[in-house]
Amino acid sequence: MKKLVVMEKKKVREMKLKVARPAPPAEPDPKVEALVREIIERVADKWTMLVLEVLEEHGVVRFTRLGELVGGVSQKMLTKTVRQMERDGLVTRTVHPVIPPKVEYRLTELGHSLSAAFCGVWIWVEEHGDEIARARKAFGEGVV
Amino acid sequence: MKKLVVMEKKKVREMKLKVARPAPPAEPDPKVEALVREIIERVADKWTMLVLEVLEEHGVVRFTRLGELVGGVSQKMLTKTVRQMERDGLVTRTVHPVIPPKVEYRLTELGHSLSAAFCGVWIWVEEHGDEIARARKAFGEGVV
DNA sequence: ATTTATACGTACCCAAAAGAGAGTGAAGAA
DNA sequence: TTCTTCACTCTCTTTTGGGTACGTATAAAT
Repeated sequence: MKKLVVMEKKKVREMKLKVARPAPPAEPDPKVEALVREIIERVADKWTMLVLEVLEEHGVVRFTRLGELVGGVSQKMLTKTVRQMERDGLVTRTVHPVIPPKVEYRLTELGHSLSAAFCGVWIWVEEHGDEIARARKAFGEGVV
Repeated sequence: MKKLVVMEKKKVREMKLKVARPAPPAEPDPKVEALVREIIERVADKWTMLVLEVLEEHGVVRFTRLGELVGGVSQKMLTKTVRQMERDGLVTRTVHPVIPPKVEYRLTELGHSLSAAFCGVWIWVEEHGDEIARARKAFGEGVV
């Protein structure tokens, strides 16, 4: 237990860092802040954004077709994403009890409104995408 | 090589799936589509969004302070995020060669414009956050 | 003179998440 | 009878993320 004595000061420094970290006095209401944070972490996800976009554009879509339209998504992640979105009230999931199974997804009102909120981001990407491409070239694109 | 004959039909089915998957005939231009996709994957990241927001709100911020304001981010992820953003031309990184090191981050014009594009999302979250909370309760909140 | 605190990282290790691919089940077609 | 379809689910491997430690080099404190 002598080691503990030796590292006492280092420990103290680390502990101060840890204590200081979780106190961001940015917004007045910490409850709202936490909720906003949680939802941002949920919706700021590439699969969620892409699914939202596909459903906005195509209306009612079945599982496999949804995967094709999104492109490059594994079934596992697609399932997880739409389940989360269903839970959050962004999509409805309609199961038709037929034998090749048939499950249809569509946006709720809430989902449509979120899609509209993301509209600005899509426009920004289309307008400024080439600027990012140029910035990367200028930066020296060796590192990925 | 006899095995190949045995699994012929399964293989064919898999190959059809694989071929069908990467052909989403959504937008007319596949080059634009690919670029948009790549940038969406880059900016639809929670740390990027949060860093963007903090810099928009606070202007010039140093590394450690940025971590505090973002909250809950590891140094590794913060470094990675700001490096990516620098590479994409969203932030500038100014290193002052003093001895307790001093590195300042600030948004570029491009960064400000992206922040503005995300504004709609932030507003949406503030307006509809409680609806998501209610949807989760209604769904049966056992599963996380 | 020695020790310490500081600011911004990098390096390493382990846990968690994501991706790949095969398996499942039940009706209907070939 | 065998095969096909759809929407998953399960398992295995790879990638990513978080935590901790370490490295500077000077100014300040002791």
